[in-house]
Amino acid sequence: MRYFVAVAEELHFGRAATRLHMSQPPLSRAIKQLETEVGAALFERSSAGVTLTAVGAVLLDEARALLAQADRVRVRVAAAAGAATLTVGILGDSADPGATRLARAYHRRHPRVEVRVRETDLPDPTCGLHAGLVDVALTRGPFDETGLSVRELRVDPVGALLRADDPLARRSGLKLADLADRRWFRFPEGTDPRWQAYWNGGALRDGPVVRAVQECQQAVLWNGTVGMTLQHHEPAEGLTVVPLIDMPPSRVLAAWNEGDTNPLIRSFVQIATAAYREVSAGTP
Amino acid sequence: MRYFVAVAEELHFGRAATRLHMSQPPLSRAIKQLETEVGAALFERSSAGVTLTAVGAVLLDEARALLAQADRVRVRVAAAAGAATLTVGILGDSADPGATRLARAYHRRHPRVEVRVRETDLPDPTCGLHAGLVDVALTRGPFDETGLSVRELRVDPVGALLRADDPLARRSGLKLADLADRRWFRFPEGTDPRWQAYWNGGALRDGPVVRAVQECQQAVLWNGTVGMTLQHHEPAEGLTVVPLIDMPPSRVLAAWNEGDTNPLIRSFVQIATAAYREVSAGTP
DNA sequence: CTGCGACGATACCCGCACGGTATCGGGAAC
DNA sequence: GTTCCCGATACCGTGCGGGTATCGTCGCAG
Repeated sequence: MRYFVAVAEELHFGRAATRLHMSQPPLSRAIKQLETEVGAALFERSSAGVTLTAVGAVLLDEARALLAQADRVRVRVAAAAGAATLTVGILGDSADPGATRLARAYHRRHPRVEVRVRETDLPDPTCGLHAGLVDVALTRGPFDETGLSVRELRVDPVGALLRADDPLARRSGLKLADLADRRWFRFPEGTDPRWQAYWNGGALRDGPVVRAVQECQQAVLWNGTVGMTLQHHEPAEGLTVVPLIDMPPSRVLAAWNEGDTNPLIRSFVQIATAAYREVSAGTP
Repeated sequence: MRYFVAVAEELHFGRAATRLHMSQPPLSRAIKQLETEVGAALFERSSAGVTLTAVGAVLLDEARALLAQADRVRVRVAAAAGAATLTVGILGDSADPGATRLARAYHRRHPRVEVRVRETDLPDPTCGLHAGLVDVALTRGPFDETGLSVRELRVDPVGALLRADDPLARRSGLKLADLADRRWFRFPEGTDPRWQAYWNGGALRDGPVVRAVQECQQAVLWNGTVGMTLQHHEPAEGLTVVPLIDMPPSRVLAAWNEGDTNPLIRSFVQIATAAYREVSAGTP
């Protein structure tokens, strides 16, 4: 129905397809499918352009009414669902395009749900899930997942953050072994052991303690240490990122307490999956 | 929506599933999916039974209105499409359960379309498609398909029709070679060569000429000849069917003139496919 | 208290329908 | 005649809706 209305309003398959955020061939096919279900042609295709047939005009009328009715359903149900609150934990560096898209989509779907955001420092990957401080976490692995359910949203390759004047900075790729004798920045004690091990390159290292992205960059810049970062992070002036070819990529995750049946959480995860897929479809 | 209304009215997942002609697990899953989209529980499941929540009650109201609206669309569009005629050619022996189901479904979908049926004798497999006498044929292969489009609806294994007192009648399976020296009934001259070759077991034979199923049986009964038939045909008194293990099965087909864009034909083929699939799903 | 039956949920599998890219075909314009 | 525009077609991969088998839980009977 949405497809049909779009084509009927644009009278042009290509434009209608872009309006629907899809490509033209499946749209043509969908319209043809609708025409065989109806049992009559809905459009007149000629070289001069596309025009509605009589049957098409009737259907356009009805289709608009149907879509309006469907919208009304959404509104009424959202109103009936009433106000609610969802607390989302977000890891410090997660203000990426997926998250912004997710926020918009979630508010469109559940206008009356208040989303409370609780940001956490880098060293707390579960954002207080275990403690019940948040309902769902938008975070980055790895961490201890016992008692949690997890959905992967994206994977990011990681790299080493080096000073631009470092002898290794001009290499196109590094292995962990190349950095074995370096000083690394590290996270404070008491954080998740798997997280610690991953971001320290698999070893217990010695170096300045950091809590946030900014501190990482300063640590590298001032002390000439080494740190793990994401390959797509734009490094600060005077720093470079070199791909680490033997590190498993970092996973962006949605996580929630296993067995939590709150539908708002499931909905959040679902919308998050769609949002991140869309942005990654834009840059494959 | 239909699923939700069914469960809301039955207040019982199993019964709702049977009413929807489906099994219970996918229904449960669909409802759960709907609940996450809405962001709230729609049913209260307890050991005492299933009850609607407040949100569910609102949605039930809206869902009924939406479904009613959708029905109205169908009615209005069918009315706008106006009267039309579709001529269907049917091969003599095709009064099978799939065809009756097809007829009902087609009339439900296109109430104002008059379906004219043109039955043909066995020896005319295309039912006058080439001559333009019919729009679409419900028939049985094989035949010359040049200029035609074809959709397979079912495959039927074939067998040899023998007198019950024939020495070969008690075998569990036969090859064509076992029948090489027999007299066969045959179809009149001038019919499709591929059809002729197939139903004569791949050879030009000598025997009485038949035009209809009844004649086949009489020919076998009186003359002790041999004939090809479908394994699931119930043979007349005194006759047996023995499977032919080296014959390719016979295909039941919908056929129409290639390039005929009449949507009613496409719709017919589509409904036919669904109808035959349903009956074969009943007896796998 | 223990076995059993009823019922919704879960796990797993499969076919297909939908959305994508690449390409075709035909008519119009220059 | 060549080129461009635009809808149709061909083909491919994947996610979802359908299926079967099985589980977990609760109520009930013996």
